[in-house]
This record gives sequence, structure tokens and C-alpha cells, in this order.
Amino acid sequence: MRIEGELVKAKFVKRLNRFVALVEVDGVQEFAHVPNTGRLKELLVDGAAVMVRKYDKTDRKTRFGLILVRKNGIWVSIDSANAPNRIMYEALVQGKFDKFRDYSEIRREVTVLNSRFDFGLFSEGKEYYIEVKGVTLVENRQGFFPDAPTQRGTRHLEELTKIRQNGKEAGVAFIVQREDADVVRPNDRTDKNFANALRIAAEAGVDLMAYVCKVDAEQRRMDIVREIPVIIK
DNA sequence: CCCGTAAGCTGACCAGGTCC
DNA sequence: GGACCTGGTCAGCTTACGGG
Repeated sequence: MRIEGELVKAKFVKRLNRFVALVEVDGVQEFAHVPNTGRLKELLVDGAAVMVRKYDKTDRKTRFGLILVRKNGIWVSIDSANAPNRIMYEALVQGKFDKFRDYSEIRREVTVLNSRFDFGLFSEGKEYYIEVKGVTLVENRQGFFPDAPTQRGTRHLEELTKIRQNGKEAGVAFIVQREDADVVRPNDRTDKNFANALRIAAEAGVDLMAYVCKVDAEQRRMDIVREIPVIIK
């Protein structure tokens, strides 16, 4: 995925609320939109090097969007609003996944039961629903999701389980938005309900997939580089 | 096309509880 | 009564979708 727009180096100063951060660009403090409602507390630390996207639109309340954070010598994408979904979409369209090759139609934002899923794949007599989750939290090369309790995430898993019980296919795809992970695990410490729902979903036959992305600020690209296991133990 | 709403689920604030 | 913790409420910004 190409990282669009004008990227500018900046320094993280402070998160004002879940949507707005204060950053320093060329020695000047500016407001930046935070496109990630997770906690990000190990990433958004005082003085962290970041990349912000500059916007020219005048009707925004913030001139910048905070999209990359430097951590342990690599760039981490914290754009959970768009990047994971777009990366997954491009990979699907490009036929990068063997298991999804034989679906002829890809639809986005598909409503089933009480939830809207990121993707619905269709072929005659076959349906596969995918929910994409962005992973930004990594400790000791283990990615954890979620970063903060997510009722909606749990509901998504419950609905995917139901879909599977109705004889259709379903899966969760974790997009790790940084290169330094070898596995993904549910974050029991932060959200036990989500973790349990994930285990129940897996038991019901919901596929668990995880893909690591290389984030390259110079090349302005973020691409899936390998698949890693999801360990629910 | 415009407007409302859902999605991302924190952080500030306030009320109420506990403890010394 | 003050210091501290917990739980509930709500505003904060942007994007994309769906309906009128």
C-alpha cells in the first residue's frame, strides 16, 4: 500500500484526547488527528519521533494526521482507521492469498446479522466473511490485540462464530502494522472477553490469520511481508 | 448531494465509595 | 476531611457509508 499525502517528520508532545495529539513540526506545536482510538501508551511517549501527514483541507480542525511512530528503530503505523483495511483489500484484489483465490467477488463493508464486516467474498454457493484488526502493540516480538477493551470486537467474533455455525466461512485477519513480530496473541490482560471470544470462534472453525507489514517511511509504503501464526493456547 | 450515523474506544471529569 | 480509587458519562476528530 502506498502511504499517500505529504509526510513530515515531527516530535510527539502529548495526547490531548483520543482523537487529538500535540506534535512539534519544525519547532512549532501543531494539532494532529490520531486515527487510532487504542491506548498506544508504549508508542506515544514523550518526545517520540513521528511522521505526520499534512492536510491542506481547510474544514479540518487539525492540520496534521499522526500516522507513523518510531519505536525500537522501526516505523510503526498507528493508522487503524484506514491502513489495515486498505492493505487487506489490495492483497485480496492482487490475489496474494491462495485460500481466497477462487472467490470471484469481493465486497467491502458487508452487513450480516447485527454487524458490518470488512469483507465479504463470494463465489457460487460460497461465502466468506473477513474482519480485519490492526495490531500496533508488540512486546518481545509478540503482537497483542486488542490494545484496549473492545466490546465491538468481541461482538464481531461472536457473529463470525454464528456465521460459521450457519455453514458459511469466516475469518479474522490481524494486520500487524510493524515488522517486529513473530506471532499474534489475544491480549488477555486488557480484554478477557475478546480473548475468550477469539478462542470460541477458533473452536467453531473461524480462521485466524495474521500478517506482518513492513513500514517504509522513505519509500512511502506499507506492505504485507509474511504470514505469522495466531497463538491462542 | 447533503446529512446523519457508525466506527475507531480514550481521557477528563464527576460522583460515590473506602481508608486513615 | 483529604487522599485515593472505581465506575459512569461524554466530548473530542475524521472518514466512509447509507438513506432521503
